[in-house]
Amino acid sequence: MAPTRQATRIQQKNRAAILEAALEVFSAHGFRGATVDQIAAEAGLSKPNLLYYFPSKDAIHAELLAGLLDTWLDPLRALDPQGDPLEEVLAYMRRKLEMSRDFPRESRLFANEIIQGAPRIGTTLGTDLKQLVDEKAAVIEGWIAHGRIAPVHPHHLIFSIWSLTQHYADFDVQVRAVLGGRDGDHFQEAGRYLEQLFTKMLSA
Amino acid sequence: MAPTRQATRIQQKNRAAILEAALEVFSAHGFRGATVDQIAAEAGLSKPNLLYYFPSKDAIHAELLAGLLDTWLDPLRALDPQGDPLEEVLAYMRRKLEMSRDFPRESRLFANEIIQGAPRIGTTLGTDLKQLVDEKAAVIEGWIAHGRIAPVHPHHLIFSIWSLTQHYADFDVQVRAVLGGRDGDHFQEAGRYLEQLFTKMLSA
DNA sequence: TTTTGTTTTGACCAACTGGTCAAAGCGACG
DNA sequence: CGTCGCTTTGACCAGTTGGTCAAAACAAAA
Repeated sequence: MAPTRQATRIQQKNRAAILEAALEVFSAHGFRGATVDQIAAEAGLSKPNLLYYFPSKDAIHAELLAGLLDTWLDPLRALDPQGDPLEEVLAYMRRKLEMSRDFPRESRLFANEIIQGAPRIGTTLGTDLKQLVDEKAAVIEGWIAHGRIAPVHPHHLIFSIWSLTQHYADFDVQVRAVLGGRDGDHFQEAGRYLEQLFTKMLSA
Repeated sequence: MAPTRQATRIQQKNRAAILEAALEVFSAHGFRGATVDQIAAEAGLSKPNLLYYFPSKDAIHAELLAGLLDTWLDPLRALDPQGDPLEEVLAYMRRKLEMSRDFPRESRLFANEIIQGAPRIGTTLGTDLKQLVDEKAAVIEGWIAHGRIAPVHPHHLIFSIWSLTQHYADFDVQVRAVLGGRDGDHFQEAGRYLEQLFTKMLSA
């Protein structure tokens, strides 16, 4: 097989624009709710032109998900078995909360996919994700066994970090609606609250 | 205006079947991803027959959401200012977790709606929901002021109950994939974990 | 300027979707 | 039995959607 030909500058630029536009549209309307026309318009291209760079709507979605899954799990990978247990968990929580603040569209893209039964990344969940989580859960169990943090169910601890942090991205409208008018940075408040929560949970 | 004529038994049965089928389909695929044909098939009716009972796809969805929002907030309404603070919060959490276990489709229906920006119930969130939450947040603040539970941000406390419990319905596939193989009832484990979490959070 | 490969587009298509409608079927009651 | 109102359906329609294709526009090299 010949070496993959180097993509031209135009190709790089347009592919990037398409993925950016697709993220915007897919995260806001879900896979089925998004139309190729919408994505093309958002990317500043015509529909046939977009389909010149990607073979199908599915392919764009797949590439987005695949590319994102890695980034999404980086914070968990960074959980260091050698570090201070409480501080490691808190740092993980903080990174996840920052991602909810800085990349809400990515969070919603995943949320949409998972809520609808993960039809496109289901298998990855049971293999890659499960493996990583099991590994880190073992680390946490080690900390517990050595009495360095309070005994808690490690898997559910991880679930709770996911749900609490992603909530602020995925359910943003609701959070805003409920806190509406009230001043203060929601994410800063949330950070303080979660810090308090996990500190108490893991101490003593 | 003449009194609304009593619905026949057939009408009651079919309308109920349609709403049940619509809940199934909408919660699994989102509004846009669901088709009228799919709902009709699930309800055991032809498409024109379904449209004899409801004027449009939108109308079915709207009726589902409206009917559900009430039920969904009942557990929060039941939070009793006169009760024991910790026990009241724990009871609320338990009720919400039970709803995630027993009515996951309802949970996902809402999740789909909110993630996509709550285009159909946005206003209700800013009025009814906000009012209820503010009211209960005030109750919690009262408890804190009297030193009956630890000082925490009441709104975020409520958010955390929502996110932690609904996670087990909305992200069910993910939870299953990660815990896969592992034996034990996920919801029972989750219940113990959350009990521990909120007890620690609100004590001392 | 010509040539060659890349990029863009207008026109088009088949499948699907939400929704309509007139006619047929059905059930209960006089 | 016959009638009348409720229920069901097949045929149909217009708009949308994902995707194709041949031809045109363009860019860069020769």
